[in-house]
Amino acid sequence: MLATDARLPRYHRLRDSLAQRIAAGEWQAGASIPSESELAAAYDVSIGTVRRAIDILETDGLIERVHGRGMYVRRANFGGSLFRFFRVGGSDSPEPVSDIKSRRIVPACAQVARHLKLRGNVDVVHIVRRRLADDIVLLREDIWLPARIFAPIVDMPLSELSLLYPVYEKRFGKVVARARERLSIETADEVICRDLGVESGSPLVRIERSALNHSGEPIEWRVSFGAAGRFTYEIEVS
Amino acid sequence: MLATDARLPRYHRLRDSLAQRIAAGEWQAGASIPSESELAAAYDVSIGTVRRAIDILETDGLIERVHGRGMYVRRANFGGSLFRFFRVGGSDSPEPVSDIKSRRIVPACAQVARHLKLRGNVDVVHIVRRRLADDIVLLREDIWLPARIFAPIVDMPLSELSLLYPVYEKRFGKVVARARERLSIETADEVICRDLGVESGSPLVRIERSALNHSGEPIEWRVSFGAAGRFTYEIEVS
DNA sequence: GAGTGGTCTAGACCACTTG
DNA sequence: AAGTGGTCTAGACCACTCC
Repeated sequence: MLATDARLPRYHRLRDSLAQRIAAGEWQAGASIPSESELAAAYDVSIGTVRRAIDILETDGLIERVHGRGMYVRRANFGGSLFRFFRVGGSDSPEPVSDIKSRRIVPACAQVARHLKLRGNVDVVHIVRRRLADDIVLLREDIWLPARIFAPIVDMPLSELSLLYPVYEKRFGKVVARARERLSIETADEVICRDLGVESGSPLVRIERSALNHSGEPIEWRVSFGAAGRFTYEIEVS
Repeated sequence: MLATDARLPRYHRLRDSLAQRIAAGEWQAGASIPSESELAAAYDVSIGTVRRAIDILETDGLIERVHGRGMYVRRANFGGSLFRFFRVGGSDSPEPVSDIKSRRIVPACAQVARHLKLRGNVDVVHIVRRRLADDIVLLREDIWLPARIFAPIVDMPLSELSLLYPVYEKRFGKVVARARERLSIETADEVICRDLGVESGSPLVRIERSALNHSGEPIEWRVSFGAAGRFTYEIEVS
């Protein structure tokens, strides 16, 4: 029942087993998993050991415990992998709509190559899009991806590209695990202003983001601009 | 022995008691604290309960466990508790200097009371300070703390207040475990501008931060302003 | 009232560090 | 060998949710 390396503690192997069963889809997102006592019986360990394994799954964000009710698989992975990294606007703001203006394969400029850690003369996918909420343009985004991996994205139907991170994950097997963002304030240039519908010269927020997979390899680099006046950015750090 | 609210779980009260004894200096930084079995006997709880309390102290960074050797009070680890929540400026920028302009005990206004989750007419400590790097004013900060706990801070020597989070931790036993920040762009008012040395009416970054302990109770609320032009904010999310 | 997760016990045994 | 923290047990009782 507990497959992995027997030198590891039981709670650790139990955690691995449960995580794998969740990943395999044995329990759907939102569904409840067996109770603590059932798991203890099934794996032939004590309830304390089960609880310890569950503690880890909970802090990893894979499951959610509700006192008196049960334990549930969190819908995190895809719903999360998108909003987890979309911080603009409060938690109560509506989900922004994506409006892709162009997608092309172009040679990487020096800056993009550096952020994607690409060497030599390589191509990248360049996506330009706007993000709107309630018909207001929140952001204007330039997104760059290594063409070696992501080239097919320029031929996918736009309807499948409303959310990008799930596409990276499902279609290309690239999971964004971490992201580093850098915010600064700039003055608007002509093109950006037109997209955002603000006067030329008004203050803009610039958000640079490097998205990395679990091993720290760059997956995506993007630069987003938003009108400073309608901008809020929320983050919880721990 | 376990002073705080008896409705709280024992491991929680035990953690509080130990944190307070550390804060009071009963065990110096680097010194070992009593073993698990000694603590269990002294507090008349089981070893499992002691371990649970210690788990929290360890993740809070107050103590360090060494298998087979003992448990040690961690020496002041700046890096952790201070810069963990100081995001303004790149990682390469110099450490900012704190210049406290005033510290007073005042009645909490409605807004401050709400963020600190205080009820009724209670006092708070209000600290105003600037943070400078290379003689440039980066931030102007208003900081509010519950006076019930933090009142003594207004009489501490300024030299001990260059970094606040370590003071909360060592002197008052309050560990900032999480923080929620909200950034927005505003236009400067008169007073703020003078502190920051920018023209009235120029764009400012406003950063609101709620700092919470591990159980989610508010420890501090602060509002920081910085000149938009010299502002960058870095964050890594995972 | 039945079932769930949350707290707590009073040990046992193991792995590790130090004399 | 003695003492420490790390793992694990087999329960007990409480607090909560749902029927």
